[in-house]
Amino acid sequence: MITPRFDILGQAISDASRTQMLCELMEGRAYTNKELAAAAGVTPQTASAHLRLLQDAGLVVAEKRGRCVYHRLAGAEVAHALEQLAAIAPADSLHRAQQRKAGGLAQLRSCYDHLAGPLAVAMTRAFLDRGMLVEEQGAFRAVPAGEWLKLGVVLPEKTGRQPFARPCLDWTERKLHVAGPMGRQILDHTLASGWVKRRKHKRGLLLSAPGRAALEQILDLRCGALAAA
Amino acid sequence: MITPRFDILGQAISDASRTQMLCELMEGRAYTNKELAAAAGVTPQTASAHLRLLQDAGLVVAEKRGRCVYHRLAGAEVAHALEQLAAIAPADSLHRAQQRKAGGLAQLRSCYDHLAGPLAVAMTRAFLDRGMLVEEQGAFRAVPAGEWLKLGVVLPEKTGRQPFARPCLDWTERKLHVAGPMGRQILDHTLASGWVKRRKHKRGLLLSAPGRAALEQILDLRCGALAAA
DNA sequence: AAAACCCTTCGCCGCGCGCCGAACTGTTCC
DNA sequence: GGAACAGTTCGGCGCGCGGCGAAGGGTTTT
Repeated sequence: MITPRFDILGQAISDASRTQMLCELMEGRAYTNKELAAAAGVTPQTASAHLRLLQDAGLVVAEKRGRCVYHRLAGAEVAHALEQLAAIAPADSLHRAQQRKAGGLAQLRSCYDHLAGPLAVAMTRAFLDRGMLVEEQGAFRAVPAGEWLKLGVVLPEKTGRQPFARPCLDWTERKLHVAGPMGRQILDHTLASGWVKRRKHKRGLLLSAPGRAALEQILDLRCGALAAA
Repeated sequence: MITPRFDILGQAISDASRTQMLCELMEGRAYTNKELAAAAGVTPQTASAHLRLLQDAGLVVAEKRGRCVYHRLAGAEVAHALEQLAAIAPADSLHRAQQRKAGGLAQLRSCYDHLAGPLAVAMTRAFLDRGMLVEEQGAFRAVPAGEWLKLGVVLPEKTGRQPFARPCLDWTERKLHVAGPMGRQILDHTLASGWVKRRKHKRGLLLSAPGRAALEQILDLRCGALAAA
């Protein structure tokens, strides 16, 4: 009987503590055991067991540096598959509502290797509205435009086998934003140019004043309300 | 803290019996409780509990007809998400080997709503080799050709938002074959024209003599060895 | 060297859940 | 009506696993 080892993966993500950790890791950064333990609300030794399991399932990789062990998602495919799962996850409106009420997730955050959150959705909306991006065949096709250069995006000469700009469904918004190589380039550029900064001890990203100005100048995107963080 | 309800889905697919059932349902057909119980190797009352859980998770829908209850996957998104999961599932070579040894899965079978298995992979290979299909941007683009009509495929006039021919990673082969609307059209046509037939009490599909002849004539596909079933 | 810190391993507890046998409801067929 | 069958509910058993406290390597700091 054919049975892809769903059960191993399912086992890995069937526990609330582990899902919490995975969500944390979806930020794309590497986290220590202790950090993930705190995120899941369990003791370090329990987190250690969970992480070993996630590692065995191939979802997470660990790297030892000094006395700390840094855990990271095993790859973009893992992040992508988890996104797919989130897309069919039952809508938990109550859960989502209370999360908003509690200040919730930042307006801007990283989703593995690209920008996510309401602001990322708004940016993608702007790309589509301005004709810089076209959605077809379930993928995004980038249209050459001067704006891309200003955003630090270098378009490939020819379309490759892998999608350059992949649509990614936002968890909280249930709307599309840009993932894939293009998403990575945008994140890299906005970080490098100081448009967005990583927050110290909180999740999410922060849009700086220059960043706000740049988005308004390049995309005519008014994000005054969004940047109130 | 943001946490898409991975845990509900994970819970649903974390059990071997349930994964077995889901794999059965990936055929695309509807199955009764008893059939799924047999497939998973458990008693009907146990299967009943599992199916209720899968239903609550939104993965499966049930339809009562007479004294039987027919269970089906909740939709194409579910099938797609499961495929994605299978793509990152740890390779279980031992498992796969023993499955081949045991006669394994048919050379041809249905994967939710399209053809799958080695023969489907070979067909896709032929499409690509003959230039009828081009892989780009992570999607398949169909090139107008007379062969398509002979296969019962009607190409859309303009590219839509959803991919017409979506690549689907085969569980057993780990190679691509055609899913999406095109895949559905191909499956429908091959069934309607009697090229392939559903087996009575066994899983998988059977390639008929006319079907073999048609594939050889249209695609120059020699599938003598493949059809030995 | 000692202290502080991060992580892991071990042992134990308790809940949860998968499983089945038995009994019950509802439908179909004779 | 009665028999046969599909499915579900209930009760009880037993394993598995998530959780923590305690103890044991390893690394960094003082």
